[in-house]
Amino acid sequence: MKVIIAEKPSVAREIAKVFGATTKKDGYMEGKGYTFTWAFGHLLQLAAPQEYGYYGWSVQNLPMLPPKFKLSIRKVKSKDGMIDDPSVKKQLDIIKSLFDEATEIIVATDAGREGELIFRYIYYYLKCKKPFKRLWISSQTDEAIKEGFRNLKPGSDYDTLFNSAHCRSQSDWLVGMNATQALSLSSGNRGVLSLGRVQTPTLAMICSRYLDNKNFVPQLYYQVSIQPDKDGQVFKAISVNNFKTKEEAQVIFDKVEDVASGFPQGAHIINLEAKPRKEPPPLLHDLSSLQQEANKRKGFTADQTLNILQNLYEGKLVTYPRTGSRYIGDDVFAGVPDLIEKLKEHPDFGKQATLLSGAKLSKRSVNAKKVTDHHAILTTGEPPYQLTPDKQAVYDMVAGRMLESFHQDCIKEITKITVESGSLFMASGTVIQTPGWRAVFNETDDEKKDEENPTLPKVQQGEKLPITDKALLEKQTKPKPLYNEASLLKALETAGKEIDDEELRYAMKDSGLGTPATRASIIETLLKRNYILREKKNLVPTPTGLAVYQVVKNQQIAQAELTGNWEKRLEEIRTGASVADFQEEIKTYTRAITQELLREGKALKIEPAGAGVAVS
DNA sequence: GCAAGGTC
Repeated sequence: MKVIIAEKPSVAREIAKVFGATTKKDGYMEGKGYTFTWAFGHLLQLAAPQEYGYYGWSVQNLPMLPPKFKLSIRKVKSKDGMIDDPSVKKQLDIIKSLFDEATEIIVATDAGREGELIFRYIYYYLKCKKPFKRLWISSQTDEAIKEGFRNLKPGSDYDTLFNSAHCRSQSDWLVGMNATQALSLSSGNRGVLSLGRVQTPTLAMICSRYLDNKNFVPQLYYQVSIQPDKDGQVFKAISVNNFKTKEEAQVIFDKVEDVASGFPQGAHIINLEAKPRKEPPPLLHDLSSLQQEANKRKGFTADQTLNILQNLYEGKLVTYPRTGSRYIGDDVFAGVPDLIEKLKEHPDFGKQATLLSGAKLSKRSVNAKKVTDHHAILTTGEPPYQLTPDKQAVYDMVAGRMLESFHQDCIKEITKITVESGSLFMASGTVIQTPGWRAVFNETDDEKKDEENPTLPKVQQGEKLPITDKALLEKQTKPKPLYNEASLLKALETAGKEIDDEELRYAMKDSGLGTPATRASIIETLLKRNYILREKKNLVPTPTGLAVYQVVKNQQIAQAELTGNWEKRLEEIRTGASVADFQEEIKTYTRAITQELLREGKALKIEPAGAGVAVS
């Protein structure tokens, strides 16, 4: 009997379907001489410190450097504290009995570093010795699955991938556990002051932005605006230059040849520029872009959006949600016309779906090479039925984006009018000529609408118009805004883009900080630790968060570069570099950061009077 | 009491 093990039930079901295996058992399926089982993500994790004999939290234990890491069953909270998750324990028992019966195992966990780790941890925990082969596919269409099974790889081909995954896992444990205890103990804080490769740079980003924003000194500047009138249709033009002083602006203001100053036709149209611009449709959604949109549109937190999506996924209404790809392959694209057909019934988008069905679809989001473990989020074609308003809203964002992504370009005309009246003024306006994909939500860009004219009248070069009004405007420079969930998610995705070192930047280019599956929980961790607060839609640091930031801000653990550095080394390990060298470096770093925090943490004191914490 | 990673 051959046993196929997938990362999650949905994938096991898809594969079983291709094989024509339909017999459902408890925790697996069978048929045609195969058995199809699954994990639920990571069933096993590196054991907690006490399982190596590091009891309690004590400076004497630090740094904790277990000679050999152990695996333990994923834990869940109960009234008696953390216990082995019973559903995980049960599934592991099922997997064990299937592996015991197996002649061969086929590994069908997700095609990536963590997918490999999920299987290997199970395999080694169960002390299994059976031979295994690897299925390596990046989409779960019937054809992709069949092709993958014709091309099974020897399991040992992925030994170095497992090595890199195991190193990632151990390194996070060593640095995170030790740094957390070191800072918590040395600061004398009652609660946990956690630190980690991902959470601490994230906290640093929020703190640094908050301090920049708070310490920002706005600069005043001045502009002059005029309002020419073309046969009763007025528009606004702004001085081409900004002025540092009111006096400079006043000179320009006084020179304006407006009607009130005795100039019946003081606006000279000296240049006219009208350019059509094609705006291609947006890419399909991955988890992060959807979380950002849901935060902007509905104020949902990253965590809420993920939960709603998981729910829709379990109801088979949308495809796998924790994806980091905004593309689909050609095989999936072949099914898109059908999906669009199904959306004809949709109350809001039905009209656009009808328009799009039969039309030539944009292939901007179709690129098999850019599909990683999973493709972009799509609807499944399953009709939604009586969704709660929140679920409906998220479903609509997925469905609407699909229609947008396969739609035509939006054609705009961007017009710029240069007006001379004592000095130069500029008016700009954008007119949508063919809405294309923008017809789906029928919304306008809310960005930089401020100084734009909705529509500009038709004017001619050389024409002279009356100026009916003018104004001297006083403006202020603005700081970068505080982070909210949407802008923080974006910043986490692109963290690394600003790293100076080219190799580290390259190593992080596809990853950023954290992963799509974990970013929501990183934000929740910072909230749980009382490092940050939600203030309206913004994420702002608490005194505790700022105090921790002050202690660690110059340490490697607070820099996105640390992840870049690790990713570079892990990729080298995947291609065969020494595991021992990297592990030795991590141990050295763990000793150093632990010592450093035991010293520096003393500067972080609990304020005697208040609830907060501050650096003394 | 602690990391980051995955998922029901």
